[in-house]
Amino acid sequence: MELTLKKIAAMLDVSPATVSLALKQDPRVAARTGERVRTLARELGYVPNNLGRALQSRRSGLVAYMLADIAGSFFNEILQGIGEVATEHGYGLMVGVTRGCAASEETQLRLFREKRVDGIVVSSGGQSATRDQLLRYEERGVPVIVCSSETFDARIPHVLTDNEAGGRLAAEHLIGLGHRRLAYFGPSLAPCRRYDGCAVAALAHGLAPVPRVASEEDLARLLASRSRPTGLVTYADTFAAKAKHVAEQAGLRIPQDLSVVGFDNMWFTSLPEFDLTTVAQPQRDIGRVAMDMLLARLRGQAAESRLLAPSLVVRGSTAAPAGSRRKEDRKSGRLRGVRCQDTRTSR
Amino acid sequence: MELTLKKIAAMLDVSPATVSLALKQDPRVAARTGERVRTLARELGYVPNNLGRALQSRRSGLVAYMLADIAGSFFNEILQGIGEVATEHGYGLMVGVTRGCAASEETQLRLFREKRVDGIVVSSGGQSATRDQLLRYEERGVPVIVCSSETFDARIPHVLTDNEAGGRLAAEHLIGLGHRRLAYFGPSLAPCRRYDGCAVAALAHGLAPVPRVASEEDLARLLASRSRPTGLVTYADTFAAKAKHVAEQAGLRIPQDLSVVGFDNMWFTSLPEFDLTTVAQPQRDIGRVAMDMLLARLRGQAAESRLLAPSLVVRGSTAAPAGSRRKEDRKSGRLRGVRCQDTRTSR
DNA sequence: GTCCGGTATTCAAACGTTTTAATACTCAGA
DNA sequence: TCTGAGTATTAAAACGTTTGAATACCGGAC
Repeated sequence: MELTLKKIAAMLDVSPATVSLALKQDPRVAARTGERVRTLARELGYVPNNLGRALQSRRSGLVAYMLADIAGSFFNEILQGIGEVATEHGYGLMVGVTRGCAASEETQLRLFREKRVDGIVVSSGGQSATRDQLLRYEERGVPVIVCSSETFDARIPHVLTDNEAGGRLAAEHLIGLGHRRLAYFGPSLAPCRRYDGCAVAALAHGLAPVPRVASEEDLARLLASRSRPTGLVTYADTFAAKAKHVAEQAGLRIPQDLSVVGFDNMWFTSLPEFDLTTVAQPQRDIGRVAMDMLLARLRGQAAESRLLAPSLVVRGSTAAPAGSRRKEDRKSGRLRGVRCQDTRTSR
Repeated sequence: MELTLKKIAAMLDVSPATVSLALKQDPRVAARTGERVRTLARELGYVPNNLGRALQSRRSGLVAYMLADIAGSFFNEILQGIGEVATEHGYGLMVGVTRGCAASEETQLRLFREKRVDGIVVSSGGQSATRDQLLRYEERGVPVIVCSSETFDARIPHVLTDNEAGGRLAAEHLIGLGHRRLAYFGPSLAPCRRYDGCAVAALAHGLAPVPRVASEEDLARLLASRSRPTGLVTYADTFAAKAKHVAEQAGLRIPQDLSVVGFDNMWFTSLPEFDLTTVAQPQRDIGRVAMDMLLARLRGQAAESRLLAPSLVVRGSTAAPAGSRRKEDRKSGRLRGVRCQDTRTSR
């Protein structure tokens, strides 16, 4: 039924070995024979059966990407990057969508193992059971790359956005506009590189320490205080959106009374209602780099962990603070959207 | 190195055949032997090598999903639905991210063929070359399901949202609120089921024909006209966002002067800045149903094309029209968010 | 006629499973 | 002791490919 190498061999009255060699241009087969084989294969639309090949070569030609089923397009774009590179190199891409829980992660890893994937990129790997599993994969010779998350073992390289640089970028943008009182709004008060970057920048420019809030109530309180900040850095665009709301409830206008910087450059931030200055992560590149690293390891090379630089997308939610005498030049000098790399398509 | 069935056989001093049969609980092997085999296999963490199995059974245990690399989380959620069901049935899921062009679609299909996927779900399949390819897959016995797109051949079943019902839902919501003059804003004037549904509802309730615009200019003109609509149905949330902007530019308030209904229930619509009433598509279910259909076909059964019902998410962008005497009861009767199924998590 | 060196091709085993048909064993009954 | 009927196990082939070793062929030199 299906066209196989053997059948081609039979048609041309040569051995399967000859066909196999001819198809991979092995110099051992005579030029004339090789040509004959390749022509027929092309005409008949022969596609080698990877199952046979894989069985023999111990390489399935599949790589896997495990991600959690989180709404939003963030991992989607990473997936695209991974997919592009995988395809360019002839690898098939399996995905395992987990619910972020150890059980479904285990199910996926088991499936990957059954299918004998050659390597794994993982974005969903919080659970410690999962981590053990992944280390076991490494030991078995299946390389793993952690993507968009800190790694948990020195043997496993990772790639993600340089979050500290992102925080710094946001803070420095505000500082450059003349702001002297910054604050930070994020999901929790736990250690956070984005906040660290922000704090470092403030320190470097001689500003007061940057206060940090983790709830809308605390944010409202902060914005109502005498020494309220004029510039707000947030952990994510979603927090920036919340902050905008809180600020407006408090009668503050954006950007006149408060400049707000988001993080992630999510789709909605470019809508006129938000027009949000934000730190963009290079999702697609993260995916591409992750896959590049995986390919390197599949070739037997080592792969270094990497941090990728974020970039600032300047929009209308940031401006010089109200009372600022200086820096008006700055403001007009740095055009809106200057560093913008808005090349999204909408659905 | 890797643990194989043969090695287990050797350890227990039985034949590979016995082990194979024992592992699949075949009644032919003695209960005692079977138990011995299964115990050892479990202890050693044996995972069968799918490559060998697939080669023998002519079933790779892989299905593929081909989607275009469109921003937004729409296909992402479909992917999740597909992934869930695939995993539940032990299938591995390959994805092929295309750029929507025939060339990359062909590349992906070729890769799928190499890996010998058992079936394919496709959301990206506009190109006619791709369509030919897909028909060829069908002929070769690899079933195809078209997902979230009209099908192009009677042999290939498809599943998507009932767009006409969606349009009807939106229009009837507005009509129920007391609106008598509706309009529709979409990407083009080409035939469109969402518009059809809207038009049908208007007709059924004795309203005037629903005018239709496809550009912001035309929309602005329409909103400035004497007989301007009080209710606007849009093709997608993105158009609703544009419409909101256009309306506000024209000095119209939402919802007092203009009620707007979106389509898709994208993430940003729930933000207070938009608070958009919208028609939600059941993306996840679309994915699940698509995979269910594929599984049915893999079992040799036929699969019927299906339309899935959308649902209305009522938020603050719709209200009774300004001059409406009647229906005030209606308005308060139908609470905000009544039919809402907002269970999103944010990243 | 034999032997050589080289080139072109093929053999055969292997990869890890599945499965059909065959074999070995055991116990009853005659 | 033989037959027959189960029951439990196994041998062997097959799936489609790869690959190192072996073979076949050929023209020329001795």
